[in-house]
Amino acid sequence: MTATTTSAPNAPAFEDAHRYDPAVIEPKWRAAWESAAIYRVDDDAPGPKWYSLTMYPYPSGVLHVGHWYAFAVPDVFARLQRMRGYNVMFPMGFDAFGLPAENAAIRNNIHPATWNVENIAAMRRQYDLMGAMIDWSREVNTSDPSYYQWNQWFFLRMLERGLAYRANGAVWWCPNDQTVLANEQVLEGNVCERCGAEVYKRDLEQWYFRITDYAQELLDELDALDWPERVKTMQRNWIGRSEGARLQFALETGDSLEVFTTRPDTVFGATFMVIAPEHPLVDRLTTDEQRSRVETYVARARTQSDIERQSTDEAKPKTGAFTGSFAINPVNDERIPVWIADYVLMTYGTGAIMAVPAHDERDFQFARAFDLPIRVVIQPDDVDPLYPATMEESYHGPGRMVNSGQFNGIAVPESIPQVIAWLDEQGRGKAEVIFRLRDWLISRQRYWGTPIPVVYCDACGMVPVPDSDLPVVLPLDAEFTPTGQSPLVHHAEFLTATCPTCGGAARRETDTMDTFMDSSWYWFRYTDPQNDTAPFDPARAAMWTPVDLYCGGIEHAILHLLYARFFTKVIRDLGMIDFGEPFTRLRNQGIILAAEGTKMSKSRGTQVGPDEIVAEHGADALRLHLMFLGPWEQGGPWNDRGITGMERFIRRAFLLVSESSTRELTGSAGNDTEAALRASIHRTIKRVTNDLEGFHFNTMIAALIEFTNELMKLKDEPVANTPVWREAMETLTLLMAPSTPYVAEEMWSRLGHPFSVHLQTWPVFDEALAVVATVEVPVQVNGKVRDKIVVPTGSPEAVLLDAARASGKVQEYLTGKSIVREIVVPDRLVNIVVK
RNA sequence: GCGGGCGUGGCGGAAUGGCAGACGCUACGGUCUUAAACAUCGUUGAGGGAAACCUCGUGCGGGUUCGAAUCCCGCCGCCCGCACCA
Repeated sequence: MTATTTSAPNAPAFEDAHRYDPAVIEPKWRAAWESAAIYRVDDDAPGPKWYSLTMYPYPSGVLHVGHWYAFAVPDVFARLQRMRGYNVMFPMGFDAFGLPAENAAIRNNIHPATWNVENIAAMRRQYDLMGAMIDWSREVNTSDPSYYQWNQWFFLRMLERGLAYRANGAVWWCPNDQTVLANEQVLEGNVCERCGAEVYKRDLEQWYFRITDYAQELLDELDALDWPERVKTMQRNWIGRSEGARLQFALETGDSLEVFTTRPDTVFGATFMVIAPEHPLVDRLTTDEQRSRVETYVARARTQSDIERQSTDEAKPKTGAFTGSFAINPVNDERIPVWIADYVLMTYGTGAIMAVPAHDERDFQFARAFDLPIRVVIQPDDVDPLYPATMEESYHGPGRMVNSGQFNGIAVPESIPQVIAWLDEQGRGKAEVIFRLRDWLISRQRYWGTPIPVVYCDACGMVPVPDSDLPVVLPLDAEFTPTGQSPLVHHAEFLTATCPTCGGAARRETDTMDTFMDSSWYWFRYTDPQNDTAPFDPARAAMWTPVDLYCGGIEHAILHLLYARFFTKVIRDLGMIDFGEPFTRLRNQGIILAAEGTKMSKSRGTQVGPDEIVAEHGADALRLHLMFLGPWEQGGPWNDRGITGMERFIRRAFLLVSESSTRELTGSAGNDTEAALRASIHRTIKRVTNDLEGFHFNTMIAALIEFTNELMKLKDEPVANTPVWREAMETLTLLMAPSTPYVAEEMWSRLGHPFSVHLQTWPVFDEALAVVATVEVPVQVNGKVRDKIVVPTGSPEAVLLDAARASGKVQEYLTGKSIVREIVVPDRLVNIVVK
């Protein structure tokens, strides 16, 4: 106490009053915002709606600065929109189901529900600390039955429409733990990460969503979205559309083997066929003398992990086995052998291919490895013809069809539709489009997720739980520590059910839903979070959605964003909304790394939390620092070196406003001086506004700092006692409000305005007022700057040229030379070319 | 292998055809202070020069242009995505 009251002899007492102290002002305004509920979102508030969404976090514990990076920056944008007159929704929730909570709970011997409650409380406090504009009354917690019952409701709607189905799928199985494993849980050598037992692929019944029904639409509608090109490309590749044809090859066994090809025009060059080791016809096609070889090969393929099998190491040779059977090429009735090889995937196309070694790289390698015939059916124009014996690689370029009967001479690519038309006519094939995208496997043999709302009755089979019985509540008293089996299997009370159809005894489904289910529609729930009769009221969704701006990490470029798009289309088809794309505009922030450039890690202790930094520098300074690190999309290693610069800036801005608020600002300083300051005000408004709109937060702050530095130079000049100065102070405060909400509120209050700066209107720049009276223009001779001239803004070319030629320094470089050309860019540059 | 992105001072970065290095950090020097902190003023790409200034300089090599960090061609390096997709 004594230290602050005893000020230094010649330090005026008022200086203490102008001291910036975030430890005092931040809690003060945080409390004021809360008690005035200024961030409460009202559906009926005036102004067009703006839905600003940020990917909700996992309740993993405490926040680190990366969370602030992801959340405080969109908060700045949401605040801008609000000041610009929009009715802004900026909600918050927690993605509370899933493996991390379950694993952490097991590790810490605490129930995942308890773990979540504790974490959410801690995180909520830290989000408030950053001064984010969150309306907590709309908070969503996906592990709450009031939320996940609607997952179940959507599931039932999908089941009714055939969009949800059960099917067998090959999944990794650990015979010791008696459980399926994720691909990531299978270690090298195909052993279980938990018990070390050897694992294998097993066909198990799983639940799927028919996302492939929407493949074409998911692809087409990407084009119109204002999303990063990178994300759109990743989704396009993931969906993986291929145009081609489906062909039937007759087999000598009497079966028909279907293949898909993008090059039906090379069918005359098919000299053998290959089917995947998992193909259903393997057994029937294998002859007795080949059986032992085939069985060995298939068994080996089965135990290989996907990673090994799909690796494309150049060195990795093609492997395979001959079935002993032959197929008939439908175009020329040739008898060609059928092989089995793991380079053909059961999960793509039909799981079988016609091999055209002359024109497919993989088929070529296989043919060379097993000494199978190669036939050229496309010959390049104007280049040496291809000969099977001497080819070193397959040929994919342009050319004309050869060895292809009536098609000889037809050029690629017109060859493709012509061959398809003929195949169709002959009933041997037809045009087809296939996708790489597979249906979404949504069932998990895990505890901490939404129970799948169906029961199994001995009499009626699988029966959906009626809507009136929802939610199917996840029992909190289940034994969830790992026993190798789905925990709900051992929960008698949960397991026992009554069949809704016949009233007989039934067994409940014990699988839970993939957590991505929760995040596939959560933003609709924010529009109507308390609704207990529907997931949301369509009228409220119509008011708020689609989301205008969605911010989040690039790591969700495919899965979450694809599922969310799929779900939106399903919800549209249920008649609840009338659009199919959830997020109009998407922006990805970069990742904040640890100082060493590695990922921030809790276990390695490289995580940096916001609390200490806020205590030392204030939340406003941390917000600015994160924005100023570089382009938001870029991310980068964390460092706290620059934060002092942000603190200095805030202190100066605060000092300027605070000091001038005690002065009478009725003086005058001459028209030119006042106009110059006003021009500076308007140029700053323009820069800050444009930079914010373009997500250039780092340069936005640079503009604010430059403006403040300029004002610092003027603060003891006469202009600092004029009404324009007051304008400068108010503009600075308003422009800072989105980025530094706390100190801006304090500045606004010191300027004598009523609470709150965050309810004010964003300043608008006037292009005419932003114009400066004179500009300095560089004068070049042969592209090198030799002098600078000062001319009135907007001077015509002739004036610039005269001034340039009149410069003594320029003259020196002109003497003895002749002028070849003169280039004038008004207000920018003069270049005199001499020889 | 295919696709995308990036390469600028001691550091983070700015400038997307027109004065390279805005803005910030760091470092050094000055002012204020009994001192420190805070603040404040100045210098801070390299080389040369007493100075005015001059020369060089945006990964490397070429090109287009009056003019290139920016556009084009060829390399080198780093990062990200996909990866036997028929």
